[in-house]
Amino acid sequence: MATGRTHRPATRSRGIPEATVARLPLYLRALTALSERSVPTVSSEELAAAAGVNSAKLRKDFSYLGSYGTRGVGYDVEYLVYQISRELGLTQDWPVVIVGIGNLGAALANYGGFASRGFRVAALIDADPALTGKPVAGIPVQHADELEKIIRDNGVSIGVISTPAGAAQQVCDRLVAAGVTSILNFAPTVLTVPDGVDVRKVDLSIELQILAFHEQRKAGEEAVGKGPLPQTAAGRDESADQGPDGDVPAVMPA
Amino acid sequence: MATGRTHRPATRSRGIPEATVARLPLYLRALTALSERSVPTVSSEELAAAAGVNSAKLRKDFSYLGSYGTRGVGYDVEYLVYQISRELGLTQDWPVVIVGIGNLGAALANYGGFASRGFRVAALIDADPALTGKPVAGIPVQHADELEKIIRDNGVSIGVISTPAGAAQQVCDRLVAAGVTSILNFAPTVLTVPDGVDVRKVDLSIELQILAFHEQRKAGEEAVGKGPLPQTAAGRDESADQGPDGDVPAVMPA
DNA sequence: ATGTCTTTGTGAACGCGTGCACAAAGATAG
DNA sequence: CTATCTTTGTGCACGCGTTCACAAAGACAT
Repeated sequence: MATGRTHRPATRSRGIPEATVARLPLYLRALTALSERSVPTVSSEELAAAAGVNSAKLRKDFSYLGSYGTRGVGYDVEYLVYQISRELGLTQDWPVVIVGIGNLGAALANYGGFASRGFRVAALIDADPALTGKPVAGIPVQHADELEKIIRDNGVSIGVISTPAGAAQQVCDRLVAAGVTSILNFAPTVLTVPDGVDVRKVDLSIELQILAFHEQRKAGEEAVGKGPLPQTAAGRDESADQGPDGDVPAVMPA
Repeated sequence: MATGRTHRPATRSRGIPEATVARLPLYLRALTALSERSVPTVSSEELAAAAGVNSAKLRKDFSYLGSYGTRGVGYDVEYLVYQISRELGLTQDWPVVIVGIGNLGAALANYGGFASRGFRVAALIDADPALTGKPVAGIPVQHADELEKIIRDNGVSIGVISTPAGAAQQVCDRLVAAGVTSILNFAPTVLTVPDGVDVRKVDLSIELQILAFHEQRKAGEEAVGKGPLPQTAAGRDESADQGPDGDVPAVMPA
């Protein structure tokens, strides 16, 4: 089953490190808030605090974009908002389709942050005929048969998958075949895509499990006292009943 | 405004690298699928393919847990499922509260993956009195006033925040004060928490912006041909109108 | 114009994560 | 019991990302 590349940008992004790119939206958000309060300039220290990062890291990040600060003063908020927006490609319009209009899909369609920052929901798509035509967030749901046509007619290059896990790869393949080159995947599956297609995944279940790990660790350390603890935390393992669910559909209509 | 630690585990997790912990749920999912198909053993190569990672990485990851494989054969699926579940703390029950029952909160409440793997939705909480008592996913919504009591009565240590951005920090503070030590944050804000509290964030808007960046990059490279491109992609910047929304609430009820 | 003070931009060191490549371990066949 | 073959477990090297610490740059006061 093909060891296809997964969820790592193929191209090394011409100089700007991936880690930096991932933080730019954070800076942008903080800067937008400042802009709304009509704050003219910020120091790296202040902005870093607002974005929840180290100030040295922030300065280095900005250094990849160019020298937009003034020594002794700080950064011009408006100018920086513009520069980051441009760098992220937010000065242009990005039509997006959402495939799979269950609970999660509907929530995404209603998401306010979509409309802002250049993203526009071009279409909602679902395989369930019962949903076809029904408006969600003011947009009528279209049937999956129309997928290819929708993509091409609207010049969509970004797709969001919020279908059950079982349908995700198939939907992904069709999106890619129709011309989509960036995918945001909410289904709990590993998607295989050709080179040149970016996949980012958001997986609630994984996030929770990571939290559980650290939570268990904390509980263990507390119980033992503070000394080095033996591989595993205290006792407490009840029995090995893992639920009979396996790869559950991400979020289902009912 | 205190430079509080954010979303990095304070403690260095006793030997197991964070990157490895983040992959364990992935392996677990692949293994569970194999288990359901009654596959007795897997090689690192097969499992790695299923999980979408490098086989060497997978073997190194497992080596942190101990030596659970058999050379010349591979790994025992059932045994590995158990070991990883135990390591992640999934053999015990984790009561979870969801605060903010808008579209997203409702979607999360309905999420099948919650119930599985030891996570149990102990309560749904919202500040809107109109929602109080109304069942969502079969669970009646409780009013935010009850938050502290709910946390304590159920021994909740993991909280999910799906409120608008404006309310997130306040909710977070109350959760932490009531004893929650792990938070999954869906609101588009930087949360400040005391040491010892873990925060993980899921931010749709950020993911999209990262995709947009790479998308723009691809478009630029394609247009130029293939050679080194001058800092920014081709022309195409329309004008600097950034939407007037700023920190939009994550996902709103209406 | 000169000096002081603030804040940026970055060189350099360090640590973590990744991937290669191979030796050790065990299964399996003869 | 010996030989062969498969697959694990890991030493090692490399590259990315983070952080420190400081020199350069500019604002501002005198």
